[in-house]
Amino acid sequence: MTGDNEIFKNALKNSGLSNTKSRRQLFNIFVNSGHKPLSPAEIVNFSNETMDRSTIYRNLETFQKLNIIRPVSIGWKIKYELSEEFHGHHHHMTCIKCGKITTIHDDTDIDLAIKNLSAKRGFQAIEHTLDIRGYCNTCQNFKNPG
Amino acid sequence: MTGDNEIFKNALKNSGLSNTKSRRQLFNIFVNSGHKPLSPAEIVNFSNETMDRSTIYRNLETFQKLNIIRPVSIGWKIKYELSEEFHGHHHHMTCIKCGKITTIHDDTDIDLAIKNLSAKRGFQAIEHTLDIRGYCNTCQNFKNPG
DNA sequence: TTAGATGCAAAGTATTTGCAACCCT
DNA sequence: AGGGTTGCAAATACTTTGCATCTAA
Repeated sequence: MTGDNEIFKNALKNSGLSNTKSRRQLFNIFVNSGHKPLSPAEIVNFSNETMDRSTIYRNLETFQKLNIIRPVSIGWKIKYELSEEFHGHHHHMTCIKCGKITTIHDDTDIDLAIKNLSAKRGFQAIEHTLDIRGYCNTCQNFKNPG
Repeated sequence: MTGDNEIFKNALKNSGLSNTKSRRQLFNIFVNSGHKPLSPAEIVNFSNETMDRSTIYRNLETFQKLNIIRPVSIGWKIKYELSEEFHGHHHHMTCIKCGKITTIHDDTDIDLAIKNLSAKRGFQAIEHTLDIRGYCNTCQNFKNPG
C-alpha cells in the first residue's frame, strides 16, 4: 500500500504535476475499489461530491497519460482500473452469451509473444490488455442470443 | 463484398432476426468506414438521419451479440468495428502519448498462445482483442504529457 | 397475420467548457 | 509569486425508454 503511494507520487513528480488533494482522492478511489474497473460516472458517484465532476474527468485523462490507470473494455462500456504497476498483470475472458468475466493471471507464453512482437516493431510496450471473447463452460451448448 | 453480405444475412437468419432496412444500412456504414472503428455517436452522425438514434443503439447491441461487430477500446472511448469474419484478424498498438494507433496483422505466436490458454481453461474462444499500450517510435524520447 | 422492428418524443445520464478563485511548489 | 488546478455553472452531447405504428417473413 505504502509502496503504491510512492509510485503514484513519483509518477506525478516525474512529470512536473502537482500532488493535489483531488488527485490523491481519485487515486484512493481506485485503490479502494478492490480492483474492480470503474467507469467515469461510477467514480463521480463514489466520490460523493468531494470533487467536482470536471476535476474527475480531467484527472482521469491525466492519470491515463501517466499510465497510472488504464482502460478496459467491459462489454458495452469502457472502464478504468489501476495499471499493472499497482494491479498485477492479468487478462480477461468474457462470455458473449452470459457476460461472465474470468480473470487470468498466468499466461507467460502470451506475454512473451507480445514482447517479441513489439520489439520487432520498434514500439516500446508498457502494458497491454487482452480480452478473449467466446463461450464459457456453461454457455457452450446454448449459443442463441437470449 | 458480396461474400460479406451473405455472412451478414445468414447471421440474422440463423438467429431468427429480420433483415431490415435499418440493419442493412448500419452494416453498410461499418463496411464503408474503411475498417476504422466507430463510436455509437459517430454512427449516429454518419447515418444522417436515415435511422433513428434508438434504432442504431438497439442494433449495435444486437450486432454485438451476433458477433457481427466487436468492441475495441480506443484511448478514452469505446468503439466498434466489424468482427473478424469480415475484417480479418489483427491487433492494435496504441501510443499513450500521441494516441497513434498501429494495426498489426501478423502475430501467429500470440494467437497460438491464446488458443492454448483458452483450451486449457475449457473456454471456447471465438475471438479476442489485444491492445498494446506504450510509446511509439516518435514519442519514445519525449514522455512527458503534453 | 403477427411477432418483431422502428420512429418519435421525452427523460435520464454523461461529458465538456470557460473563467474566476485557489493551492501546490 | 505564479502557474497549474480546481469548482462552479451552464451548455453539449450521449444513451435509454415507453408506446404507437409499421414491416418482414
